[in-house]
Amino acid sequence: MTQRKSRADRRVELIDAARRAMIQHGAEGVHLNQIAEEAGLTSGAVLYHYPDLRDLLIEAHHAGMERFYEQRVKKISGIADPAQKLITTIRSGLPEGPDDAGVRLLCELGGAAGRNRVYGTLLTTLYDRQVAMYQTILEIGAAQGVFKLAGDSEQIARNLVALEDAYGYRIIARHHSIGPDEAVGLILDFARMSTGHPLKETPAARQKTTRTPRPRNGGPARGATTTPPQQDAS
Amino acid sequence: MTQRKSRADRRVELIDAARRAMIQHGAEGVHLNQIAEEAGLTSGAVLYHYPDLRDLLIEAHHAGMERFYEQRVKKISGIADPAQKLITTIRSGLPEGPDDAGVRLLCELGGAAGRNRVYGTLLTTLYDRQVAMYQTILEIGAAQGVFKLAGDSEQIARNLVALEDAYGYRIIARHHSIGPDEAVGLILDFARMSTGHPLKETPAARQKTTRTPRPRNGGPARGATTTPPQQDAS
DNA sequence: ATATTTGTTGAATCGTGATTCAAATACTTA
DNA sequence: TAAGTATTTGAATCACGATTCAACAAATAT
Repeated sequence: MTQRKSRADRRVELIDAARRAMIQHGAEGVHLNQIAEEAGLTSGAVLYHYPDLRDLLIEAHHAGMERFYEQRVKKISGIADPAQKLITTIRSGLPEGPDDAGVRLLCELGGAAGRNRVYGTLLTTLYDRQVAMYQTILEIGAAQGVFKLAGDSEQIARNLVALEDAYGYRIIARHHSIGPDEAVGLILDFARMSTGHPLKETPAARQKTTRTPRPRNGGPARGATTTPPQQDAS
Repeated sequence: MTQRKSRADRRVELIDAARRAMIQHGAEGVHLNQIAEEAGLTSGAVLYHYPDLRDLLIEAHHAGMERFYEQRVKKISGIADPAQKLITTIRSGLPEGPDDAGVRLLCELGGAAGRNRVYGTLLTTLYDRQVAMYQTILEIGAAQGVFKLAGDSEQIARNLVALEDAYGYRIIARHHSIGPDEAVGLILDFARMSTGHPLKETPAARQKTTRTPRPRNGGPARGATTTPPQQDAS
């Protein structure tokens, strides 16, 4: 039998297993068994902790967003210069590549949000928080005289987050000529116009990209996370 | 027995039925029976025309994009003034509201594009076409001296489409304070900076919003297209 | 130690959707 | 009109995922 775990521990594990399973099979296409396998358990055990699967999925999405947001906050926490802070923030909002797990999950949600109110709210809330984050950076920069905002800070912040989101989708969809670097460049073009600041990317800023050395999911080895396990009906 | 149709006619009908079914149940969550019902047929008949469901779904997505793109082109076809053309184009790229069928379908695809190469390509191609469309408008405007572009036309065009896309998602997700009008406003803020043109929205431009009087799907009456038929597991 | 609670399994059951196909029906052609 | 072909149905079958639950094992309490 698989190592027994306390209720709380197991729930945390399950949330992460669900997160991984959804990334592979789609937010709406995941099956209970896939989540169970990812957690190294049987479907019965999963049901024991989450009698209603939807609750688990929602918690998993919630956790994914929280993780995504916290990572961004953490990454800019030590930066004082508003310009560097802005640049770093922009990069941290984009996927590292087409297989970036965090952003993949968020993209999964986009479509479902139109049909599922909970998901819509979740996504909307994240958007608003990100806008607030940018707005703060912009306001501080303006207060320090570093930025000369070309408009309302909220308006600029909203557009910044919107651009991030959209390029995230492009990168995930494997656009041939838009990768993380190109996306940063495009968003920076807008940021320069909006702040009146040259926003030069320092080599250091690029290093910051290192999100997590390797997702390294604890579950049993399945097919690669990339393309092979792809056949995906629909 | 349901009215017999020629092979070609039936295929067109099925593509549309699939489109409608996907909007209601998700691009990946649709079931054969739902498509059949939407078309007023039995599952067997659907399989007769499309032995592999995936082909039908891909064709349906393709058709949806084509329709979306053609509508946009058509809407700006008669407009001579670059500024009005730009404004109209921006509005035509946004959903009319959270239930806009065309955009809903596109949003559905966003998540799947990460797992399905065909969908990724489809979406990427649409993006590129839209960029080209904007680029043409920008270039013509610049050539006529109406616009003073603040950067490369492709860069501006890419950001315009990106903003459209992102706000489309926000509107579909029912953001409390971002509707079509607000989104147009935000995108126009960026467009003004990029073109150096005031881009005043004329009342006429707002009228153009009328996409199709009513989607009026030919199928049997199901639950309302809005929220009621929503329970949607995941 | 023993009893009790908690977490997990594995098999059985149930339900649903996909798939198949012979029969029936509607067109087309001769 | 008769023969032939194309389309659709409806029932049967198949496959698979969700759900249930008795038995079991691991932790905890007594």
